[in-house]
Amino acid sequence: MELRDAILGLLRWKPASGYDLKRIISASDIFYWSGNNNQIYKSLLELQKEGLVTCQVQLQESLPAKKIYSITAEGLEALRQSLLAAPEAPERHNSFLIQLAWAELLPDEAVLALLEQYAQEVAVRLQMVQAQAARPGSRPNRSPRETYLWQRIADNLVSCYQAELEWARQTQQALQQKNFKA
Amino acid sequence: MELRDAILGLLRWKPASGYDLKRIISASDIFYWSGNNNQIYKSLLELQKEGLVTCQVQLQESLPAKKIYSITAEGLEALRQSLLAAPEAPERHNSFLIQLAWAELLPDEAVLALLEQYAQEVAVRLQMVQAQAARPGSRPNRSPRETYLWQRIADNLVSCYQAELEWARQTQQALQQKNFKA
DNA sequence: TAGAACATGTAAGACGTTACATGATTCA
DNA sequence: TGAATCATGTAACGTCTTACATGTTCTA
Repeated sequence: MELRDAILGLLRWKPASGYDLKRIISASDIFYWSGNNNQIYKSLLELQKEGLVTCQVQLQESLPAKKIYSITAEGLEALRQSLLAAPEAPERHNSFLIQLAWAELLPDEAVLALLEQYAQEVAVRLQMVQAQAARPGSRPNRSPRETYLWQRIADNLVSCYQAELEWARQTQQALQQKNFKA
Repeated sequence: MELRDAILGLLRWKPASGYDLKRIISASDIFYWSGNNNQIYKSLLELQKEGLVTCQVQLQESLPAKKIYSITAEGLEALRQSLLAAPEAPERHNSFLIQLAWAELLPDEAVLALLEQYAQEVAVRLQMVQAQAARPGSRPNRSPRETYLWQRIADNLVSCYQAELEWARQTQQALQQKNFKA
């Protein structure tokens, strides 16, 4: 359902081809997942069948034909309904926590090394989302409110990774200081 | 792969039946996902076929028979290898961000109402993970280090939801104060 | 008398990733 | 010459959720 809404919102912003959507979605930090061909082209055909989007083929010389999709009135209504649905708390899949959970199997040095690697991995992600939050990029800004909301969306990822990094660093320091082995 | 490691770690802690594992995993905040029958029973049969776990049938009067699984030496080695793998940054799936992204379609009151609902939803989650972090529960504590690590794991979820709640409240206040419509 | 807990599993489908397939053009 | 970009799609596979199927015992 999420991908469908992402697509409808994007098409309401501006008409686009499946390929365009794929690029935008993959590049985005918000809905980068499912930015793969399979789901996008499938969803587009589905949405078209349901009459939520229409498509217009645009021939190009020396390049493959493009199918430019646009949102319909029904699609707009469906999107509005989705937007009003009860929001859900975010889901987190942190496989590192499983690694830590059973780290009893490993010596102190290995656990500290894992934490260091994890912290660096998170730091890289943090820099990436900070960089994307800083550059204006191509986001919709049809009103001051929308521009502000998109800024907050970018900030959301930043604050998430910041909290994660801080947690990792604190855990690391505490482990070093407590020196449980002694 | 994650579920397999979760199972191996649990079985290394103490032998258990599929039903036991299901209950523990579903109740856990760390790996509650995939705490469903299908995956657990399938994984157990798979792990058994690969020789990473063994199983012993325990008959019970007037209750269905139990298959008690234990980890093997090979299983322990496989677990150790997994634990040493390069950690990955956490994945976040926050469908609320998609809702906000296209909120341009909605009036100010609706956006504020959504943010309020989201904040409350996150607050509920926060209380849940805080409650679970506070009560000792049945976690492994085979050493002071392990006890500490499990405390930090619980803290991780708490700090994540705290950051999220703070973000939601700030966004809400800013929207109210800026009053973009005026 | 109905539902929850115990205990094992199967089936169907949604969701997601990776790779394949085609074919022209542009750039290093 | 080989890779990347443009542009559409398909296939295979893995993960995850929901519901079904069976049968006893205990509790509300």
